[in-house]
Amino acid sequence: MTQSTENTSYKDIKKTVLARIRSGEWQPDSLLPNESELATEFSCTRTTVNRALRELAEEGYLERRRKAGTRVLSAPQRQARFTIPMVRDEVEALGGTYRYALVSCDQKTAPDWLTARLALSPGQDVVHVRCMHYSGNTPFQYEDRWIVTDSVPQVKQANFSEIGPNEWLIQTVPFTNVELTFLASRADAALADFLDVAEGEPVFTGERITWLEGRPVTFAKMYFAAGYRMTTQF
Amino acid sequence: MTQSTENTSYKDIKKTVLARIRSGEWQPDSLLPNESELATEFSCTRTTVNRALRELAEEGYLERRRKAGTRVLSAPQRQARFTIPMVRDEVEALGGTYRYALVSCDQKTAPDWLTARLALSPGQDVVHVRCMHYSGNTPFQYEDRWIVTDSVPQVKQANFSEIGPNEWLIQTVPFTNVELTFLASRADAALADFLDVAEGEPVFTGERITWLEGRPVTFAKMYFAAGYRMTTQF
DNA sequence: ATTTCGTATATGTATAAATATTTAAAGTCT
DNA sequence: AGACTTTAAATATTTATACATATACGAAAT
Repeated sequence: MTQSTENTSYKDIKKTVLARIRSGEWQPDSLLPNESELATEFSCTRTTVNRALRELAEEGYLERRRKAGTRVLSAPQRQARFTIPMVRDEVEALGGTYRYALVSCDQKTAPDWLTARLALSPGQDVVHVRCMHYSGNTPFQYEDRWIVTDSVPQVKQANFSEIGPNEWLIQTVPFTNVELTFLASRADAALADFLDVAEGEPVFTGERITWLEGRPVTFAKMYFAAGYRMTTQF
Repeated sequence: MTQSTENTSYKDIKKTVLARIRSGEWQPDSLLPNESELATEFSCTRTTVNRALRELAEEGYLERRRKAGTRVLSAPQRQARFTIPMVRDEVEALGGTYRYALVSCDQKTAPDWLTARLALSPGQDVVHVRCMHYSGNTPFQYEDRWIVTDSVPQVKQANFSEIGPNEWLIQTVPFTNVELTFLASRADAALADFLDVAEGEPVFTGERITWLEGRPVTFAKMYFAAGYRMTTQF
């Protein structure tokens, strides 16, 4: 009954603007009318137009600069957003039963490559955890993780035989910055055994470095089982 | 001189809220004070608090529901955002000189696997383009692309000998939806030659399906040269 | 005990009106 | 011509206020 015939919500404006870009009415690189003019056109306030355009810029369709105005981006730099789930959730979402197994856990001095990679001081201690994540009895992911003892002193008391280091870390220490890398690597003999693939097979691999206020917390390599695909829609 | 001692911008509020979460003052799963109370505390309007909390929720730190309030997410589902650049830009950003070469371009009936993958009607026509992207004289990416003729009729007149199909598509047809997948695949003999790696080597691979208002536009497989790493920070 | 319904409450959005900030562009002075 | 300064135009943010909308929760009805 109270059906609104107005088209002036910021969402409607977003849709309209996007439609005009897609239809070619507003060509790439061209300047849009300014916020006030659009507010007049849509008979709403500039605030509402502002929100619509701000979000479209955030989504990578527009570029906005004070005084210069708002223009249509020629090559919409749409960003793919991947939600990085915890292994357990990912396995369960795929209908499997999650199982965790510790492979090894040692405290030692950081190897040179890790010292370099994380910009540690020479001789800093780390805890090295290797473990497996299964979906049922099928290997799902092999995890090779290093935790910087100085940044996470509690790790010396941690017991990773029942809980994975990732879940433990999330419950224990916050983080402020993350670097995430994906690549294709080769299964060496050991990894091939863990993941139950032939030696030399391609393995989808993720690397994750986590910092807390500039201090390195952990470096993890995650090797996924054969056939793994990381997908997103947008 | 005019240094503001106020801490009431929405950005300051975001920082403060985040700090309280990190310090444990606001525990995971706990409810935050409501917007009005926070507005009073920060001596600003509810609008400002709203924006701060809305963005923090967007960034994956908070969960908000009407009437239920705002609560701290226990496992912050921080999303990795990858900006997917065009090959040319990526090569140039790495300091290389971009070079493009067409390998083949044919119009044909869509193969069965593609018909299934894109939910085409049996017998629909596609243009199949294969091409290489180089950084200087080093192979950078091998691209294997299929363009649905019915969705992009202009493709029949397109000439891909000078311009890559991706750049052409971006200039020619808009898109509304994208599915992006990454995986590790094995270089077969042909691919190994193109990318100048040994047969059987792991190859970081992207697949991209693009739609325009529900109609499939294009399917592309992108095979990256050895050593490619896709990285993001957040 | 279970369902239905009403209502209060917290977030969501919009308006109107300022002030703040950035910066392109024009003007001024060597 | 080049360097600095001013101006004005656009976006960015905040305030104050109102109304909209979803929904948790409790009361009433079955």
